[in-house]
Amino acid sequence: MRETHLPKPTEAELQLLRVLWEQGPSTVREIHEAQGEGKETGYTTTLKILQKMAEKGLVKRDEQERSHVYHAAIKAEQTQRQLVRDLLHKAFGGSPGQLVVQALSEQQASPAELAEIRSLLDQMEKKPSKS
Amino acid sequence: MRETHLPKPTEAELQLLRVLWEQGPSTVREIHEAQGEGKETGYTTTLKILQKMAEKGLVKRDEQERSHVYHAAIKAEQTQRQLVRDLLHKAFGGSPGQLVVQALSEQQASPAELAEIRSLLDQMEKKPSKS
DNA sequence: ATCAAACTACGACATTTGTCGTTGACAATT
DNA sequence: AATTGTCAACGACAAATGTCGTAGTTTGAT
Repeated sequence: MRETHLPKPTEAELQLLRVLWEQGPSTVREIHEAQGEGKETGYTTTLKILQKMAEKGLVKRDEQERSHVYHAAIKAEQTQRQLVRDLLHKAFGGSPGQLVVQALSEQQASPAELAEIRSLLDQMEKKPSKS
Repeated sequence: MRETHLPKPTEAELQLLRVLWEQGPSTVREIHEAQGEGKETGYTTTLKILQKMAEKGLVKRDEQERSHVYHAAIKAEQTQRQLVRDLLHKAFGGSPGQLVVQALSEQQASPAELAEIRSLLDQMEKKPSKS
């Protein structure tokens, strides 16, 4: 896995990545229309951004078909962790406690999520080192 | 509280805000030198960014003295919450559970922080609606 | 065979961001 | 009074970002 040093996706790029994570490999048109809710942007804009993303390595594409098929080159969890780490250092001085507190007080989490967090806390207190 | 619609600070702006939160009201030179660790940038760069921030309302300044004194116009917690909310919607689809999980698994939290999070979880499960 | 539709590629453009250099005002020291 | 140093203001500039329009190519239908 040499995937580590991919650039941080911009806002527009992240939105397209989200479509790819949700729908799996898609053509430009599929991506463009899927993300169209509330987004008033031209088809070529989406295409251009995807091309840039391909250059950067954020997505890969299959050019076999006339309509190229794009797929995400990184998993959602990987990117999310990258973004969280970034925010952690840039705004919270590296200590995750306050970030977690803000996140939880910002938006009510579902009981299932609360339970998941709780079990994660248990894990962390038992074995301080993670994989 | 009419502070809500301030623009999201950029990366460089956030770094200056952090200095102001830490040191309190400061002159440009104080800010510039405080943040100098590892940052190789000119004095006028810092000045220019602060001027932009003043235009946007992110900081205010006292022009009484020859060396203007800047102070943050928003509290750290407010900005942090804004950034977390932003990340929540842009990368996690609005559900905080995964964000919390990523934050915790990214960086080991201190026992004190873990305890704080735990008590916050207790609060949230008792009263589902927050103030 | 031609024409229309769909698609990629490419360049143009406005905006924002971060970076300086220069200028002009003011102050303090000589 | 003249010089030196500090400061804010302003303009310039490169790079990145997001936005389209147009051109050229391929595919499908008439």
